[in-house]
Amino acid sequence: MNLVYKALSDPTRRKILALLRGRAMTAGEIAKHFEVTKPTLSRHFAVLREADLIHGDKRGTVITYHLHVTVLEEALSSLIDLFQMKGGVK
Amino acid sequence: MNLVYKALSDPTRRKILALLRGRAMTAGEIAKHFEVTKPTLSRHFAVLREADLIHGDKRGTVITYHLHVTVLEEALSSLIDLFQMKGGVK
DNA sequence: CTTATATTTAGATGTTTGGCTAAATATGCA
DNA sequence: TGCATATTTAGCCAAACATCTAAATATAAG
Repeated sequence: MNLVYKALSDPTRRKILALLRGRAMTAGEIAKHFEVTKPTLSRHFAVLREADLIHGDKRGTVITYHLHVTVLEEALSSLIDLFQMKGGVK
Repeated sequence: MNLVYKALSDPTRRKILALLRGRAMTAGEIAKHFEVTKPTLSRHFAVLREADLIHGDKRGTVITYHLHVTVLEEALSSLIDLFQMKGGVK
């Protein structure tokens, strides 16, 4: 679980996840939303993959990334538990 | 807000916050729950203070730390918004 | 005034992180 | 086969991080 929280601590990665929440996107599509280089983004994808927050689906030369919604939900849920916000957070 | 997420990314700091959720505690009391040295914990307190997640109340030689519940709640709430988990998380 | 206690500050060290450029890999297409 | 495209890997660097020990600070208590 720590990998997930570490992954969430970077603003670029949070934005990637937010984009993927809308729909799955290719690495190139995602890149258009950022100013950092593609290798840098590729590293962020790797961090998110290691945290099991996304997975990439390779088709030809293109990799489409998908968000693992339940992993994200469970991570937030765990935080809410940890901090005893028992009604949940609206 | 980024400071808050960075602060939450360390397990020691998450545990400190969880302890303070139960009740306010002095630096020394908190230290009993960890194996790291007091200077190390003091650094963690500073990070949490900079994120406005806690504040310390000095009385004599003792500093009692208090959790800022609403700051924590708002941070989680923002995450939930960002990821469009519109029902909230239970 | 001296000593004991609680906590922080200073300074050092090793590791991790986020960024870059250049090169490698894999695939599709003429 | 040869070229263009999409993406990652390799290698580097500077800044940030988590930790430690030793020293400083502040206060209380005899």
